[in-house]
Amino acid sequence: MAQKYFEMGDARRDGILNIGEAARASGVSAKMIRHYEDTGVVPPPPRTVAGYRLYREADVHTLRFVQRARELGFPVKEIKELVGLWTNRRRSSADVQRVAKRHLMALERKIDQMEAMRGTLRHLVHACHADERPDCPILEELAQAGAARATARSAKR
Amino acid sequence: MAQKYFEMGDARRDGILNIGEAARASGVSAKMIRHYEDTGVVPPPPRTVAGYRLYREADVHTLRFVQRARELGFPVKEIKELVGLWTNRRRSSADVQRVAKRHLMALERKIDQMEAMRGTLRHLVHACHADERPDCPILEELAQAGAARATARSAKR
DNA sequence: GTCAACCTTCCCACGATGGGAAGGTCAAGG
DNA sequence: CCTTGACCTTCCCATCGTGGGAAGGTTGAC
Repeated sequence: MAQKYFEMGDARRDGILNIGEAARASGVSAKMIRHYEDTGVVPPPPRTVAGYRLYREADVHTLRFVQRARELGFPVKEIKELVGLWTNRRRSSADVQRVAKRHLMALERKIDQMEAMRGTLRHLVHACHADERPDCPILEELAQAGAARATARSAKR
Repeated sequence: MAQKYFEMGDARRDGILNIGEAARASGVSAKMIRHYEDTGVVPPPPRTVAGYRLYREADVHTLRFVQRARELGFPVKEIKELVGLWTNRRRSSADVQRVAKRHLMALERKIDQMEAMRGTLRHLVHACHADERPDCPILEELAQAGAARATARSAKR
């Protein structure tokens, strides 16, 4: 009873999917499903005698959960935590919020950095006359002693 | 004459730096200086007989250029282009602008994605009551069939 | 029985960066 | 002249998330 399926045919009659079907159903590539299994994000599924992985609907559901967390930018390590909390009925929502907040703050830090880059870049792209002449404020800025973060103020230093 | 320095002592008298000093002066780690050399971002410098790399002020200047481009988020492949343009007196500023614009657009795409994530996450973190109870809208959203991009609208689906 | 389409594991790659080992060199002080 | 510590050299490995591809076995439809 512990192992119910020994061949693909038996499994399929009960709506069990192989890895390719689970991939299509969850939006996670077969490659990544195996990777998540290797790294303990999802548990190893049962196999047929031939070694094929067998996925039930619930497993596909977990994979979709992982995929959605990835789409929100959670690193895999945190997704592992989230899956653990999800499947733990004695979790506290405070624990879940802590993980989400941590990621949100990391995200905000990255956005701030990228917005700073964008600001400088927009400024430089705008300042470049973009013709055949070689002189170019973009290169001048990069070549200059002032830090990359300097924008309009750079001339005054 | 092609090779002027054969020992560290000679070189140092002329203000030539070894890799550690060039690293400190440019803000690029010694490890990364070697890496940029391996990948053709900067040219291989001359060496002492013992094999030590020798950097002139101009080389340090190039390394600073690279470092500043990295701080603006340019991928190394594009920095290679920029260094090429910088050291080419027959460049056109239009070419430089093209590289910068390409990167700016990539940056804007990434920022948009991250802002979408941030929006959903803020919403979810806010919606979570964060106490000892297990029910949590963050997990519910991740577990749900709706896409991760759904935010306020998700309840209506 | 054959064949395409799938599965398995294993290794390699990207991009940028760092860690560390094993071995050679330099400079300062005795 | 010799020791010592700080530094250099090359080489390999790890990170993180993802994909490519090879070599070999399975499945299912005709």
